[in-house]
Amino acid sequence: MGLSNITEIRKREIVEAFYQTAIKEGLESTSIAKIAKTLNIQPSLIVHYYKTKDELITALIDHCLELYLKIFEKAYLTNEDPLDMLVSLINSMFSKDWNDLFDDGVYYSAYAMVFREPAFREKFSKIHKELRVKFSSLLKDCDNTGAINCKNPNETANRIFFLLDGTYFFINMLSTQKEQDEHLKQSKLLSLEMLGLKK
Amino acid sequence: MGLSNITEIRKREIVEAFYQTAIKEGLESTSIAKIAKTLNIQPSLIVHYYKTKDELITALIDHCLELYLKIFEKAYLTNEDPLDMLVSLINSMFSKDWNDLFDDGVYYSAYAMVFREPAFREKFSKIHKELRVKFSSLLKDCDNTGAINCKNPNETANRIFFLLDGTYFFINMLSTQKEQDEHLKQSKLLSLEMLGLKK
DNA sequence: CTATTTATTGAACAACTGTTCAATTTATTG
DNA sequence: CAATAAATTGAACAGTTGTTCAATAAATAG
Repeated sequence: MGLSNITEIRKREIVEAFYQTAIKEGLESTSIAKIAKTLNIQPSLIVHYYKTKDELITALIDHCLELYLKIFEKAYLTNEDPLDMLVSLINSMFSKDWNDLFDDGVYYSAYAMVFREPAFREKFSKIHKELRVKFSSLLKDCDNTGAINCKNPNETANRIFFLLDGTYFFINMLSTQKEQDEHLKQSKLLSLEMLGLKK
Repeated sequence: MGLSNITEIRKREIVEAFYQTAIKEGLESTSIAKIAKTLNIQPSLIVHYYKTKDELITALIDHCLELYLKIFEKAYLTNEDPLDMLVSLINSMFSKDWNDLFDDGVYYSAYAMVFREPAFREKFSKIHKELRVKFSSLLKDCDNTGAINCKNPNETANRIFFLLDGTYFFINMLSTQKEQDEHLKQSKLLSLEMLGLKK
């Protein structure tokens, strides 16, 4: 029955091109035509796979989540003990690893869209929550083994993520790399303190 | 010699219309034509006052700073003692007063532009810094009167603003008003704790 | 080989983009 | 009133926007 189904591959290719173009041009000024040019295809082919531009943006936010989840996987795969996983994860989160995962400009543009389009808000919050829940479940594991004392894992996870959000918004307002590194270090310490892991 | 100089009034009017249109349509998709329509004037008149769209955006960021500075003025005018000023300011910052001052969507869109256009980064960081410096100087006053013990006012001001940035980014990812209010309350307490003002 | 289905093209659409510029209106000054 | 200078208009520019649609190319199934 017709061509082999390469739909999913193409869709992925388009989202990736969307992301790459958005890094250079900005999310809101990345047009379907520009994405098409990046891939050397016709704009109508993109519309064939994503009926509207909003569908395309939604797919990009999903793409973003996948990238962040990889950091969790990495911490899980390279460690056996829950506490080691947690420490490894905190180290990743408060470091360039995390910040370089997804382009800042694209990320904050997508976040800004949340205030105009309820569908985007839902999508974006869902991602944010999924990461918090995953973190919370790791905290619970650590509490069970007695590695940390955490009565309310959900609450604690929220606090860590609020520090994380603040950190990355804030450091981009600092002018020197040295100031940025110093602040990143300080907020990591604050997180470890909150978890009762200060050395 | 010619018409009376209403240049400044018109420029202000245009920026205000830009802001109002951006709230509804989004910052990046607010065109000169749309602003003109809001004011019932010709697009070319806007270009007459702001040669490029970038100039217009820069003016909008300045407009934003003015609004935030008003909260400081208010705290200064309604109090005499530095400590009262500080407490009043913290209360404003971690409340709807602060959040409602400038539209979130427009604010984060402007922030996102920072990563593509160095001129915007400079402008935006300058505003952010100006607020921190103002806050820092109030901390110094409080330290001088002995109301608080603050060895490094700049450092402390930075930490409070980092909490503030995190708070407002984070609460928009929470789904219920109750959760949002609770987090706002918690981060205000954390700030007061940092200042040694926990009751 | 043929029929079917999907992938892809290419042209077209009206609407909108940021800018430019000459012409006109308006108010103030001498 | 006449001269001047700024405020404002209105038309035009080439390029881009998101979408639509019929035509064509390509691959697979019977």
